[in-house]
Amino acid sequence: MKYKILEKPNCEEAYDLVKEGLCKKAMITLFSCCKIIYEGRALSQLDFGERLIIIKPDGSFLVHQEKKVEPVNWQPPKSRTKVNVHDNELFLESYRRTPKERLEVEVKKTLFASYSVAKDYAEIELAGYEKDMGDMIMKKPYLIEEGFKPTAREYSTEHGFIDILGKDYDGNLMVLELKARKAGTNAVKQIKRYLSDFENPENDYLKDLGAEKQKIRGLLVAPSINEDAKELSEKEGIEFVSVTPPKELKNDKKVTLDIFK
Amino acid sequence: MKYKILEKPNCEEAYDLVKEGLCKKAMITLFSCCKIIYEGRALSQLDFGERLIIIKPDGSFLVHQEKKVEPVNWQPPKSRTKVNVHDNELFLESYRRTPKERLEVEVKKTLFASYSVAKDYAEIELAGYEKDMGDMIMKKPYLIEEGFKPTAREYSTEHGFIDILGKDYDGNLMVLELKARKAGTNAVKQIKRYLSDFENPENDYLKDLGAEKQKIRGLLVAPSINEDAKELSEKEGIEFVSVTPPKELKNDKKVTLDIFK
DNA sequence: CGTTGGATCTCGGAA
DNA sequence: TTCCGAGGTCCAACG
Repeated sequence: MKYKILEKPNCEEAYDLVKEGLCKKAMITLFSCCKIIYEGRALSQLDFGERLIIIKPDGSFLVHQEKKVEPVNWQPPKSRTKVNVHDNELFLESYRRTPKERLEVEVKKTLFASYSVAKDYAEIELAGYEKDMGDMIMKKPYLIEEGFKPTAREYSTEHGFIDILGKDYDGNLMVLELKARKAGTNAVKQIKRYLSDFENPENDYLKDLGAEKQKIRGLLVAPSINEDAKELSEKEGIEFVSVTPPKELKNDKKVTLDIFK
Repeated sequence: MKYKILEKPNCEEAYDLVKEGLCKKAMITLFSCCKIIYEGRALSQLDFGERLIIIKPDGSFLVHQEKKVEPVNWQPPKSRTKVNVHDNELFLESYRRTPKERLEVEVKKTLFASYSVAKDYAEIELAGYEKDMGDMIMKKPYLIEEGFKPTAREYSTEHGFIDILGKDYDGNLMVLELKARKAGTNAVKQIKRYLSDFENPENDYLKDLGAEKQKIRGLLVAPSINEDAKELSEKEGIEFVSVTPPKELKNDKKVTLDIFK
């Protein structure tokens, strides 16, 4: 059977349903009054209350309260779920190693329980974040300014990776820090740190980049910038360029291309 | 009615159930073949497949595939859910402002649908992270070393907040950076940044702290440290002290106290 | 494996 | 409201 639903199952019925669901690699849901203990990276306990329990075929284990996007307790994929009955109560246990973590759910009463084998072969297509922004700037450098030429991406320095490195029309070195969302003071400080790498005479970045006697410009590239960051960037001589990450799905492109065939 | 479950509801039945669930501020779950579009901070699309849809009474909207802990699509609390029927298909829409975001779910076929009004008054108690560690060190400074005296917490500097500031037995200034998990190189760099604030003669932190001619010690406090970070800390003269965040629940204490009454 | 860094991060607290 | 940092962050990419 592809799925099963039980209304107010008793302890044994719920046990059988979960067992069957696990065996069939199904999505299992229980709406139950339960008490939860977690032990692992941290430690938590949650007294009895009605919650939605989800066990996924990949081993993920979620307990959702009626508020918030995030589960109140969970276990990551590849965790192992065990089911037991003690004293006419259902116990669900999920554990994993590295790190060692254990979740124990004591189920007092279940309003309904279900399992269902999901057919889902689609993958989400997502666009509109830092990576897309970088791709776009590499392809359309004029979005930064006329004459800008990117020379490197993910350029490694002592203080981390510079998102994009390039040169302006006059050959000056340009250090670009990208943010897909509103930029804060941290982004400005990050650029300052990169620039300090170049200022340090011990480093021979400049020679490597053939920009020994050139000016070095630090640019913050983001859709917008907050007031503090704006102030700081002006004070520190960091330029701000407003660029919004492209929101374009591959499928959209395909569709467009198909239309033009 | 406190809850309702429908097996293979048709479009109108599912519509009525969702409407009723929203009205009653219930947790709503649907296991449906659906297609999803999201527009907002980013942009996404997900073709038809069977997924678990959850609508919470706080306005949160989740769509879970059979893998991962995180939902494939979601809307945060306080979003508004709208339900519609078009051409014998159910449409769920969740939207919010600031930022403007919209999630649209086209439901082709529903295996089962439910709503239930949850009674859950319990709140999770969680222990074992940075805050607990800070509390513990302020209370038991000898865990750092004999003679250590914390003088400030969340001490503000140009480069951010120092977790704990204090003095050693000889009156030297101590800068403590806490990490509840294994510390990496970033933690060491963070301390270096704080120390550079003190070295900068423009700042008068030293005078404020009455430690003008004292040594300044940087300490990384964490349960453990990775190899890279260990190397860097030794090179930079940052000391490492192993402290594990306490895993103690308030309730445990209460229980203990109750027992002793 | 462990490490690194982004995320529609989420969530909570403070200004 | 915005901002900022912690998180059992999760997650994917990379060494």
